[in-house]
Amino acid sequence: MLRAADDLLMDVGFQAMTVGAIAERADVAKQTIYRWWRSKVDILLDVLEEDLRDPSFWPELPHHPHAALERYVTHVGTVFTESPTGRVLFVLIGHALHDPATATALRGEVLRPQRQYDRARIQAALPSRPGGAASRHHADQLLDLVVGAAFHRAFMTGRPLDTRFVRQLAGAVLALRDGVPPPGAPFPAPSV
Amino acid sequence: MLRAADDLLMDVGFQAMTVGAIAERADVAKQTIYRWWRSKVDILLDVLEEDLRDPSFWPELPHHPHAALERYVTHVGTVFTESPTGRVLFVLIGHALHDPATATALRGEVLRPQRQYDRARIQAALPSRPGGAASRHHADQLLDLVVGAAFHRAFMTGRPLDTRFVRQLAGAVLALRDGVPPPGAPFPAPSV
Amino acid sequence: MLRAADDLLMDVGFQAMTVGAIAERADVAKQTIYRWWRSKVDILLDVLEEDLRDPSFWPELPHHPHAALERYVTHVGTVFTESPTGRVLFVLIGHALHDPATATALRGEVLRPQRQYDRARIQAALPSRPGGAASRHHADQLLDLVVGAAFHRAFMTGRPLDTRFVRQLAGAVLALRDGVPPPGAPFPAPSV
Amino acid sequence: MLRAADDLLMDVGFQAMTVGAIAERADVAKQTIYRWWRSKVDILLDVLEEDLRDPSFWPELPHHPHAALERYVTHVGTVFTESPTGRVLFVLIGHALHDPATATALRGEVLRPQRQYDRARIQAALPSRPGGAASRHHADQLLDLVVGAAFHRAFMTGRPLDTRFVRQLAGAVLALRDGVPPPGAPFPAPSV
DNA sequence: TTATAACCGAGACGGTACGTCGCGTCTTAGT
DNA sequence: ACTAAGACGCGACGTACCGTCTCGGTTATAA
Repeated sequence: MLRAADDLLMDVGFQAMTVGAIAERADVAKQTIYRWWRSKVDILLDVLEEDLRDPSFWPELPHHPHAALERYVTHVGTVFTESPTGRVLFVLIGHALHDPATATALRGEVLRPQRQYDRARIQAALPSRPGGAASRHHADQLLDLVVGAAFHRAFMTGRPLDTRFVRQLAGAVLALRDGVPPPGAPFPAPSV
Repeated sequence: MLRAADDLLMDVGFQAMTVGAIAERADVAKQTIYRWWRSKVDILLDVLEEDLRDPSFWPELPHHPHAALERYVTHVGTVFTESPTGRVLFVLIGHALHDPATATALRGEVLRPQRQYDRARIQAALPSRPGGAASRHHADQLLDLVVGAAFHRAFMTGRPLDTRFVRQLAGAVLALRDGVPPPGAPFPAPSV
Repeated sequence: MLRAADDLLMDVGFQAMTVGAIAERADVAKQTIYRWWRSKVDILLDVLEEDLRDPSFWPELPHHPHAALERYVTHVGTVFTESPTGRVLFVLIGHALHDPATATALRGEVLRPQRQYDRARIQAALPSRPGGAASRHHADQLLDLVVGAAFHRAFMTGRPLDTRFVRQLAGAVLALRDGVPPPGAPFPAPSV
Repeated sequence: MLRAADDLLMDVGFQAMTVGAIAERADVAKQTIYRWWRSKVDILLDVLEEDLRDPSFWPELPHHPHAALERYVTHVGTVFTESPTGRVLFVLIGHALHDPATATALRGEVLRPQRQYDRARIQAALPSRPGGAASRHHADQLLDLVVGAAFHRAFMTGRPLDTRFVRQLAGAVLALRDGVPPPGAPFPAPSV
């Protein structure tokens, strides 16, 4: 059923992804869907959780800090702009902007756990100083900037998160971490 | 009628802001609304344009670069989290995430003109180098980072864009501009 | 729409005469039906009222008392067993036996007015005594017996109200009126 | 389970007497009900059969013909208007008016056997002529008229089958049997 | 000064999806 | 083997809005 919802979302969009259509595609009665989820948004929350829980979804990060960060940003960009998972995430954020209850659920069930996972990976890959892991605080700061910029570019502008964007963004935040001038152009290209 | 739509949005939320309800609140027939707008989303686009076009909406920026940026970020934060205008903007972004046509209209009618306006103000306030205005490119880069981070914090986390956040964010992007270590903690506090 | 409901009732029966089906057959939206009637039973009440209000529905009664009564009973029998109107009436009585509200509505909107009409016709056709019209009381008594017996035979037994039945029933109640022995066999044939 | 169905019918009416509710009230699984009956109508048929089979249900009839008939009519009236048994019977007749299969079952399993029983009692109580039992034919005729009138008054009018009604009805049909004028007013009072 | 047209309120309408209810069938554990 | 528990496919329910469509009634101009 999760699969049916996901497929429908990709095929016909959110508005046309009615509960009845999901039921038909999944060869299931509408009531059966309502027995397990309270709305189609709840279904998408489960789709997203399942996608994100899959360990194979996450690439292994290189040991070198700069390469690790670029790898991470690249992956975030790909997910945002090219994967069904990103589509689901965007739709859910869209609905959360209409409905505070969805916002609470999305943060509690998806964004918060995901942040914990990401933070741990970043801490492991990016030592705060030679020989030590990054502090929780530093990792969070870095993620906020990176995810904020990536989201902004992908959502607000619809422009691709291409290699140039990734390199500049990674360079900028690493420079901030190290307190040195960023290499080359300091920021990603203008977006809107 | 724009006013009725705005009020309803604040009072009952986007889902309950039906065209019929707007008509009733504005003491107008439904058909009259459809004569002027194609959907309730179109109405909100007009509400937003009208809000943003009002010059009194925008604070004057100090001449000192650092103070100007903090003032700008503070204002963006206030609009995002506390104003009806921000609520309308968020709802429209939410709808744009469901419907590409809305996304196109939102970018073309609101985001792009707004970016031009913001860019000009930032260029005027933040000289790229002593004695000159900031280049268009630099201003855009800076705005992308600032708006991305502010949006991320306000939407994705629901946490307030408080003074500490504003100061750290402004400090970080100025440091990037100048190629110097950011003062104190380099980034805003972790958010999710 | 009344016509659509009636046709459907005859074609597919009461259970399958859903509101959706009526709407489809009448080329009308379901909501339009609910705008005017509260249930399919209410529709049938209107169908019945309209049928019964039609003056051409009622045969003219001969002046001779005995012939008039036989004519009346024959007509009641035909309506009960062979007409769409009778089918509607039976279905409504059936529903009234499930639901007191329907019973009240059926009596108030159909049975009571109909009785007034029938009573007037019987009074005109059957003088209580030579030279005078039948009293309201006598006419009612007669109708109760006649309609009771006809309904019982048609509903409870499903047997036809044939000529023999009609003649015996008319003869019996007239004999009661006149205080004389009924001609031939006194009652209709056994029925269950 | 029959008891649970009967109780529910009296408490909440026919529509709300769902199979699920019966199962819950009888502390039984729904499937267990379907193992023994094909529908809730079948259950009611069994309830009715069981009620009517109970010999204590039937009053002993006096030997005097007139008193016997009044006693019988009184009992029929009480059953129709005041007993759970009458309620079940009415509901089943109601359903039979919607569904021919129910009508067939009701006649075959309840009405016909019941008529045999009643006929025998009437034949025993009402000699056709001095010294002999009533013929089967006469007893049936009498029962048709009596039951028809009682049913009509109870169902179609909702008025009580009171003492005056009973006395007049019994008097009228006995007068018909004997070919003499009925005592006093010949028919029951007008009913609709 | 009247006629005539444009616009408006009111709200019925054909549709689509909603979320709920009850049906009768089925599968699963537990006696 | 039979039970309770209850999920399931199915289909109808009655409701909410959608966007379209007549209607009269009132301005607002043109004859």
